[in-house]
Amino acid sequence: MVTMADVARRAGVSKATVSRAISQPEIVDAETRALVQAAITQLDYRPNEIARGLANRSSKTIGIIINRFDSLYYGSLLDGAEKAIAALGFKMLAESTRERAEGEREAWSSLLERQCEAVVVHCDSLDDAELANWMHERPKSVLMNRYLAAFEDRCIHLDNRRGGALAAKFLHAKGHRNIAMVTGPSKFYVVRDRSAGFTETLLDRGVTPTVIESDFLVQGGYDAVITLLEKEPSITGIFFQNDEMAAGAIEACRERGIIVPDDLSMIGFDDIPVAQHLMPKLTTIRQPLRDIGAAAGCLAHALATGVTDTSDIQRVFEAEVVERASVMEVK
Amino acid sequence: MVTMADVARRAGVSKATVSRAISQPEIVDAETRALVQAAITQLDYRPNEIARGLANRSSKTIGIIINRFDSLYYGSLLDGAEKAIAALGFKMLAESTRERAEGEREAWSSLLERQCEAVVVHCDSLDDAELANWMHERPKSVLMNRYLAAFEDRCIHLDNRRGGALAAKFLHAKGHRNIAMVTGPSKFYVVRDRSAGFTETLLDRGVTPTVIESDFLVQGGYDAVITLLEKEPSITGIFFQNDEMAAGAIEACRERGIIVPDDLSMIGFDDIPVAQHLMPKLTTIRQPLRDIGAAAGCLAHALATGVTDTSDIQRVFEAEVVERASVMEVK
DNA sequence: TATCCATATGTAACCGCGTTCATCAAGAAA
DNA sequence: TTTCTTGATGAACGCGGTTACATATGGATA
Repeated sequence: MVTMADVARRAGVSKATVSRAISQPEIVDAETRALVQAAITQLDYRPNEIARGLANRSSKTIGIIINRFDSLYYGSLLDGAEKAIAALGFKMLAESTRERAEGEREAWSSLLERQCEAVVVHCDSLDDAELANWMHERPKSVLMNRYLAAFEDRCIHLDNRRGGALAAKFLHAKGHRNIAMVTGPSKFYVVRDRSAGFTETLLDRGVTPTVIESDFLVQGGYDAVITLLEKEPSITGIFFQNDEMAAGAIEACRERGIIVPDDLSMIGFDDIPVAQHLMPKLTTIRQPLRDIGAAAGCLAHALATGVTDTSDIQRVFEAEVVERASVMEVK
Repeated sequence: MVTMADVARRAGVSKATVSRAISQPEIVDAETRALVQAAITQLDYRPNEIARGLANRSSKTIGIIINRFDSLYYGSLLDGAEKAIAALGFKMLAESTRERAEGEREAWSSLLERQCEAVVVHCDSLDDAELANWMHERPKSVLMNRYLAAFEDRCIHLDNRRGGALAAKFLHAKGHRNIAMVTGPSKFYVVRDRSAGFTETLLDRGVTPTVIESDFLVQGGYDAVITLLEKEPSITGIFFQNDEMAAGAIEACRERGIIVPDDLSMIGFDDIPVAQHLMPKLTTIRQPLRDIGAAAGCLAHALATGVTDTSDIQRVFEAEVVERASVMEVK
């Protein structure tokens, strides 16, 4: 490894001068600077960011904890976050938990040990108490797509309750009165919120939805719709808490000769790219994942650099209905 | 920040003892060790991995360069790589390039400066010469899904040529003789290989395919199939170099009353999760992305740790046909 | 009892870089 | 000529750990 000392020797100056020539070129004599530059290129010297971070007590890194990489949900969040963080001159360090509580703790420790100056947390397995502990101990941490009232201004999230309400209103407005909902695993924060918003809204309108818990997977949606139609054949509209489950349900219906949306209407959640290529094209609730990731990255950066006024960073994002062809008006 | 010195003071021992109590507990007296442990938990001390890396001259980190996070292609590769790397006790540091050559260079520099002990490279914009330079300068680097003959044993990749051939053979075996191919942007390495394999195989069988270059996007496939059918109405089978384009094409056909596969057969590439929910379900060529990522991670780790015998790590992976319902037998 | 060895701990140098502070040369002011 | 600035540079120390080497202690051995 070629170090600063090598460059200094080669250029016939001291290490200090090399350091200055790199970090503050203006305060070093033009002639000397050229000498140093030449030595750097000749030796193909690359500053050691690790050592530099140690000396500066700054890593210029923002950590981010997610469940997994192979999902467009997390991929979009990461994409938004990385773009924002990079634009601010920082690096993003992502760690996945594989949806295990232990994985979440490991990721947290790992990111802190690697001196991340702030960390963005997307955790589903840990309970509120432990998470609150984290947020309390590390004031430079941001919660993504989860809400803790005590740390309200460090939470960046979709208003899932309103998202659920949106689905309810949409189905109700289209005339549906026999309505069901297929949820994801209730351990997920977003599931509980979407469910609450959906159910409340319908109850307000005098409709009691049938609820069935599933697993966010295609097969789960497939099975759920079958169970549902056996139990409650009068149902005309179903809200699936993600698009994958809706896709499975559409398949199940096709195989059974049930026509969507003529016989049964469906609305999903997320607006994954598939949604618009299903047959019929899926009406769904879209969430601005990229924006959420970017906001979380910005807030983390602000906390890391000691910016106090973060009022320009949006904390709560709204979902919107994307109307396609899977919900039909009933009379 | 609580440092080792703090712990030492608290426990009434020297820094060296604390260090040893952490890294080599067995060589320190049980009593002392307990003292140190107590101090560590009392102070909530976390070793500074950055400083530790400096002292050890090892970061235990493997870098990985990808185009973007928000794609299941890269997501799956990352997933496979991270799992493998974590299992070996290393960390993965991912950087995205946003498909710009400059982004690739920046990522490369950044990963080296952060002292990654090896780096996995997935680059499409850089030409072979520059890439070869990298591979030459850094013997601890691995090329993923790209092939450079001079660095054969550091390339982990799908045999795209054979993948293309597979599609050709499949269509030909089903009786198709008027065949077209819709490719991705020819700047991509995989595109050139898939095209070569496909075309060669058909020429061998006396068929000359119509080729049209597109962009790997849904809309591109939509447009391509329309152009194609105008130009060559006799075509009965089309190979799309990824599933997204096939999805777009299916949509275009549905809108025009062309029945897939009765009127027109289609085969895709990748086997993205959508493929099985399209209507009709898409017959496609699957590539084992997770395995490829894992192999790249393993090889990088082997290089990083100086393992010389890496013959047990698979370098070339094979695609396979996943037959569903979008290709019909013709007589 | 003197010697030796094993074990346990402390001391200090070092990893690669940043930064303070002293130094020095040269030009301006007196 | 002397003194005071001013700008450029180098020596030394610190960042938080690791580790070779030195030191101290106690028991076994001769």
